[in-house]
Parts: sequence; structure tokens; C-alpha cells
Amino acid sequence: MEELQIHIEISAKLYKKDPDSSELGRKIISNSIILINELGFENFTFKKLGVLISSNESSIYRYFESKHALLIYLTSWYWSWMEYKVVFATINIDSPYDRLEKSLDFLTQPVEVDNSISYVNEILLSEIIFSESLKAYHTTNVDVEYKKGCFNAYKKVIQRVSDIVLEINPKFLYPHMLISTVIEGAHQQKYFVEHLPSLTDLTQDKHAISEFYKKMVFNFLKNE
Amino acid sequence: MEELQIHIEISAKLYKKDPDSSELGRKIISNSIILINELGFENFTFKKLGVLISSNESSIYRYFESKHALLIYLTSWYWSWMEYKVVFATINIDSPYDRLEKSLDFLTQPVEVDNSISYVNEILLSEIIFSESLKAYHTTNVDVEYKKGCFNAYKKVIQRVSDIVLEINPKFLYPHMLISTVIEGAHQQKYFVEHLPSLTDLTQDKHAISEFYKKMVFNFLKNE
DNA sequence: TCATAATTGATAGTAATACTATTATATTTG
DNA sequence: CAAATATAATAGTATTACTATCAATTATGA
Repeated sequence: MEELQIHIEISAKLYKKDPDSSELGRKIISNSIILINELGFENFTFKKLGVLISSNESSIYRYFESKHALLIYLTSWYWSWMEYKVVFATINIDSPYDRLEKSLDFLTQPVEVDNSISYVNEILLSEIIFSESLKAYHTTNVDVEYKKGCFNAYKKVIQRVSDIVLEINPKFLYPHMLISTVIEGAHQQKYFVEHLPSLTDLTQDKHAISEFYKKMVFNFLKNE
Repeated sequence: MEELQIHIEISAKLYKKDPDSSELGRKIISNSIILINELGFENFTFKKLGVLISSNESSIYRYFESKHALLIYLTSWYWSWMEYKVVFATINIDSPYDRLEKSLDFLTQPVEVDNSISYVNEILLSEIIFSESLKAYHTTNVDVEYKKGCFNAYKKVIQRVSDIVLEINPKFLYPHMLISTVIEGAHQQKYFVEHLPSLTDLTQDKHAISEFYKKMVFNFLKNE
């Protein structure tokens, strides 16, 4: 896919100071992605990140009020970027079936090429999304954060793909449920293959999960 | 459903001292279920549980090495119990379609009656499973715990239902993926309805989620 | 260019968590 | 009733997830 110099805009509510506005801020983003991948989100701390970027814990706190806020920022970045990818890849395609299939390809597979539109390593970020993103919304504070708009970027992606589903079948009652099931399912099945293989069907085939969910969607729509 | 005086047996690897062997142990189980529901798993601590049951933090640690170990115990209890329910409800039914449908009813709906086969409140426990159980296996320590057998009870349930799927279609390649998608999906969609409504389709209908996933399964199998 | 503001770094400190260790006191059991 | 076992009370540790303060550095704009 052709790459343009686009810029992912993140709502000012999701940070204390815009990390995109300074060298240190950008270092926080790019290195937190590396470190979360390495340690897992629970073992990741701002102290450790400070050591990695030779900066101070308290400086990082000036950008994000908590590591949880940082995770929300990262997931928002990912979903905004994903929306752009999906829109770009499906533009000028007439068939809603083709558009849906392409969209699902993006949403169910981990990113494999870093197009480096910025200081964000998209491969590693996608790994984080697959294995850690549910920790962004599975907290005691979800309701407040939902109202604050912390999950709007994800919501927009699901909305867009749901709209394609409705083009195919305007009477379909549960397009959002279908799409979020597929996205979350694909994330989870990859985790199962890697860590809890008896909960899934071990597959060497990299595309098996994606194919499974695409089939699931089209079979469902066919019979409605 | 008729209830027998059954007893749920939990692997000795999942506790330091069997909570079923003493009054205090049973209080730990029954009240932790109440307290986790009330506070959410992250805000739940052994100290608070100690206060609730008028016992001491250090006494609770003699039964479970951590609150995480307790969560694993609770999920194992739930899945062992669920297996019993599913087996009991599908025994002597010839049609695998009927057996699959009944099984999915159990697996996709929260429990609504406490049959009180014991000191465990099954309604509250099912709430915990729906909203917190993924915290049992989404940790940096999964691999070790998987090998230790922490998720065997869940695995057995998925295996049983997968076997029914294979009865219906012996050539189906991904029965475990299908069933774990449905179980986890049903849990998650309930959470979405309650906390992240834009990721799903708001429904007043209590059975909508369950119906959705049953349809998904049967549509999938029909077209394979 | 120099003053001022803004940013960052270093250090210290706090409250809470998730435990472990020790010892005293109950309670059970043989 | 003695011995073993279980529980309670208390204290203590390392880590986390921050906040606060102040000094040093860097950027900016008049």
C-alpha cells in the first residue's frame, strides 16, 4: 500500500502534555512500545521507561498521568491509524463484499510491515494491541473513561465496518456485535495459540485465524 | 434442572490448603466471591477480605498464595461445575444439534438461579467469570500456569462441546476456536452492553447475545 | 543577547499493595 | 489432658504508583 505522510491526531483529553510536541514525548511513545512488548504491561513501569530513555520518571508523568493513560493513548493511536488504513484500502471499491473482506484482513491480522509513518513501530504496537489492549478497558474505571472518549477511536473503526455490513444486509440487527466479536476474537485466538493452545486449534498457518473469522462473517450474513 | 448433592473437586495444585476442608476456608471462598463482585478484582485484597470475614490476612495466605491463585481456583470451580451442568443437561439426548444448542445456552448466559449445591453463590460467581475471568490467564505468568494445569477445567468444557461439533461435522477444522470464540464473545459482549455500548448493539433483550452466538455457530456449521 | 519562561532532572517522600516472618493464642484430636 | 494444628496479631519488606520540591538546563521572543 502506498504511504502518505499522514499524521495521527489524538484527542487532547488523552494526555497531560502532547507527546508529539517534543523530542522527549516522542521518545516516551516509541520506547514505551518497545518496553511494554518486552515486559508485558503489568511489569512495565515509568521508572523502567525512564532508565531506558535516560530520562526521569517524573518527566514522563508530565506527559501521562499514569501508565494506564499511556496505554489508552497507544490504543487510540493504533485504532486511528487502523481506520486510515481501512479507509484508504477500500476507497473506490464498489462491492461491499470486497470492502468488508479487505477490512477484515486488516483487523484480524497482526501488522507485518512497519511503514514507519512516524516514530511509532507499528508491528510492535500491533503486538501490544493483540495481547494487551483489553487491559485498557477492563478496569474499575471504564465507565468514566468511556464517557471521556477514551475508546472513541476503536468505536469509529467498528462503526465504519458495521456500515459495510449494513450495506450488504440492511436488516441485519447486530453489525457491531459481529465486528467486535471478530476483532476481539482474532486477538484472543492468537493469544491462545501462543499461550493456551488447548483452547484453540493449533495451526501453523498464519492466516488460519483470519480466514476463520472472515468465513464466520460471510456465513452469518449469507443466512440472515 | 434437578439438583444432586454433587461435590466439585479441585486439583490440589490450585491451593496451599484445601479451602473446602475447614470453616474458614469455606468462608474465604464464599466471601471472596461477594467481595470481588463488589469491588472488582483489582480492588479486591486479602486484607479487605480478612476484615469482611473477621479473620486475618495471614490466615488467608495459608490457603492461597495470592489473590491471583484464588481467582484461578474460582474459575476452575466454575468450569468444573459448568461441565457437570452441561453433561447433565445433554445426557440421553440423541440429536447432537440439540445437545450443542443446550450446551451453548449454558455457556453464553449468566447464571440466574443459585442452586446452592454448596457455599458457593453461583450467580455471583458467574458474574465474576463473565467480567473478570480473562484476568486469570492474561498475565506474564500464563505459560507456567498453563503447564501447571490451572486452566484444565476450562479446557475440558471446550473439549466436550468441540466433540459435539465434530459429531455434527467430523471434517470441521476449528471446533475449539469456534467454541472458545463463542464463550469468550458472549462474556465480552455482556461487558460491552454494560460499559462500552458503542462496541456492540444495545439490546434490552436478555437472550439476544446468546441467540446471536447460537445462530453464528449453526450458520457456520451449515456452510462448511 | 539577555531575561524570562518553560522544560527537564534529581531527590525525597507517601500511601497502598502484596506479600513473609514471628510469636502468641485458640481449637481440635487422639 | 497433652500434643498437634490452626488461627490471630503484629511487624516488617520490597515494590508500585504516584506527588512535591527545587535545581539545572534549554528554548523563546523582545
